Amino acid sequence: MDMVRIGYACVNTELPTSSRTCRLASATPERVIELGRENLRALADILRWNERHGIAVFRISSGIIPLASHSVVRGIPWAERLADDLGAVGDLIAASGARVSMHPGQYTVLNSPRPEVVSASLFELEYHAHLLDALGTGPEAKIVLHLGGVYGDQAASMERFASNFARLSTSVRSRLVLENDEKSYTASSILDLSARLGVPVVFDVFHHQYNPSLKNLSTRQIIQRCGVTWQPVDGPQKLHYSDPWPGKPAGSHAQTVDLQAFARFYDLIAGLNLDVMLEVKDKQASVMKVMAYLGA
DNA sequence: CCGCGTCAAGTTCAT
DNA sequence: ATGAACTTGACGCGG
Repeated sequence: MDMVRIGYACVNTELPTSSRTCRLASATPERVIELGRENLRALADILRWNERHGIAVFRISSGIIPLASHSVVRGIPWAERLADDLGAVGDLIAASGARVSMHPGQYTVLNSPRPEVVSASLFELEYHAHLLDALGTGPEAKIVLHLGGVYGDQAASMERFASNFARLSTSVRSRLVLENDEKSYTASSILDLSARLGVPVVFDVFHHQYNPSLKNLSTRQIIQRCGVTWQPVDGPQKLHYSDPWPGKPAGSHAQTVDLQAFARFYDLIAGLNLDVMLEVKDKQASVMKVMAYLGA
């Protein structure tokens, strides 16, 4: 049993697309249900592929139910209509022991000063939890979120996050984990809020390089400090890893993993129990590359 | 049928 | 001002 498991996000580039969607203007109930069905079947294909290739960690795309949190789509009873396909995916997750998670997009900003942005974010987070609930997963199936904006006052913005967090359902609160970002909120800030809310911390190695903190600690020590925020019910500690894309603006993810750099990182986490999410453009190919390299 | 402009939504930073 | 970055390219109009 491996201590470190490695996974990828949303798309398997060897399989047909998993993300059918539609325009808001064409989002009729029948259309959304049909696209959701196709997306769930494609997700089942990915999970079977993962199991065959020994990949246990996977991030489910937020777009499974297109436009799910939008007011036009919100009332559509997709969980009932798609119960069979949701059950099939849930069975695959349970049978394969896959660790799944989700990661809402850049538009989910729980600490915005704008009430309509917060409201949309609450709906979006509830949709993520609803989907993970419908798949029969427990609180180890995490929803990874960035803290949000700063708006010129970081302390007040963290305060707003805390008060809006309290408005979330038990399901979202049991699944939510906070990630450091490359511009505003350092691992140190995230750990502060984590201590207050009792929410685990996903350490993103790449973001930490651009937006460092806790400079008296080694990277390994920071990872261990984040590890303390994970309780047994949360599942193994999760961590994000990626490389920069040379020549592209800071923050953009590389086409493929750099094996040399990953090997150095792997030495640094030796002996820790981690689920590592690889954020690279070539997805499963990089995971296979790394697993082959480590197995060799 | 194919090319390509556009798509629900926020915030920040670099040019 | 504009574009690009972030979890993910696909939809669908016009020729």
